[in-house]
Amino acid sequence: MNTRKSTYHHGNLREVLISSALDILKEGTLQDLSLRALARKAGVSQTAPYRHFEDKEALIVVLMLEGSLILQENMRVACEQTNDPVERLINLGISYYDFAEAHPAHFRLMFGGSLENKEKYQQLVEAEQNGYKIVEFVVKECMKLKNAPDKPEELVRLACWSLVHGLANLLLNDVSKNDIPEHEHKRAVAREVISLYTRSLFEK
Amino acid sequence: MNTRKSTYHHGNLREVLISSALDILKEGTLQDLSLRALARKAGVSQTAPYRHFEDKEALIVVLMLEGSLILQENMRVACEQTNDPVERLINLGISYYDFAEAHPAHFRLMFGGSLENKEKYQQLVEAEQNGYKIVEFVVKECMKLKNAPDKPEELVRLACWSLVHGLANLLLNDVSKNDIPEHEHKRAVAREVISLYTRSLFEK
DNA sequence: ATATTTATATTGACACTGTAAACATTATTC
DNA sequence: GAATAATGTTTACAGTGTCAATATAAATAT
Repeated sequence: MNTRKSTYHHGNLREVLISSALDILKEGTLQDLSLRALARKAGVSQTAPYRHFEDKEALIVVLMLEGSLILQENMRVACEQTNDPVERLINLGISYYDFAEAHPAHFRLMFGGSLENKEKYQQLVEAEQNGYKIVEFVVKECMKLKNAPDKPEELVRLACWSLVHGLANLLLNDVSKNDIPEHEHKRAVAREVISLYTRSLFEK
Repeated sequence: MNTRKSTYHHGNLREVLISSALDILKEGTLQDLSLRALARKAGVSQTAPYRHFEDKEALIVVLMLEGSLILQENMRVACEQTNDPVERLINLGISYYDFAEAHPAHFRLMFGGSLENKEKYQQLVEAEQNGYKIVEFVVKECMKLKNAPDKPEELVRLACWSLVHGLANLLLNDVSKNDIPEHEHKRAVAREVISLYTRSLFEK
């Protein structure tokens, strides 16, 4: 008789699918991700995943949502490290970079235009906005400083976000290896760049 | 008798494939691009495209290369508009944004991590480096200014590029619509942001 | 505890994809 | 004009997303 319980039900399929999807997306693109291959790897029939995700896109959306929550949490923690507005903004930027470095698959899904119609998924939009509120608040505090640039707040916010976002993208995709001497210190470079730009904005 | 010449050979297939691929990628993702569909649209058999592209990736590479050349040309023109180093750097940044706006499909392919192994395609790497040399030169000139930041040149270069790259990404994917009041003036916003950051770097 | 409902998995099917091999037609070149 | 190269077609195979019908096990109600 079988000492293991029956194997008909996997018992953990949803989680296993999610995590092995991530494994693939760490190194590969969306084209390399196939529900059928995931099912095989999990030792389950080809259509079993459909009991857990309406379709392939639904799995991707779950990953994006997961990423949004991680990023948000990271940003929140980063903000708690200091009370100085500019320091805080810098920390916030670094946490953004750190997230990209630590969760490249999530990051690419979230910001790589993987989805045709993001707006279709209300939850996603909300999660994004929640994260955005953090940025909004931190920049607002910086704008109160006496040396803050005399420009509309949205503009400054967009500038800060663009820098960090672009930096994360470039470093993540190794586009900019010309600019980075030792491969080891990507993060240190990120910190320097963010700090440089942020300070020249708010500390004249 | 047939006034058109025989229809067995399409005569223009390569170009037609490229341009209808672009059409699809303008609104869709790589997953929506299928060689077979392209063939159908061109009124040609399913495997005809393989006479012009070794595989699907090869078509993508061609598009990326095309994009690289366009971007390069745009950047070159932008540099010729002025002799002032900072102005020139700003112009360079705007041309980068303009390229993303005018050629979104190209841009996404080039910087969206569409390719597993960019290094595999020598031509691509070279084209990228050529474009990069422009940035290198322009930043170098700015670094000679007396108010230039006292930081390694590569770092400053990475900062400038990150800003522009992130900005183009965010605006292109409409991630940042919170920050942009009227939908019309995306480009004006881009110019402001680039100008703001660049000037605070080099004009203290 | 047994019966019923619900969650989860399977099999089989269909239309689509990338791409290889063998063959056909036209253009080009000698 | 014949040989060759370029470009196209047909056929075939394995992989994919996803639907419908069915089976099994777990959870719940009786």
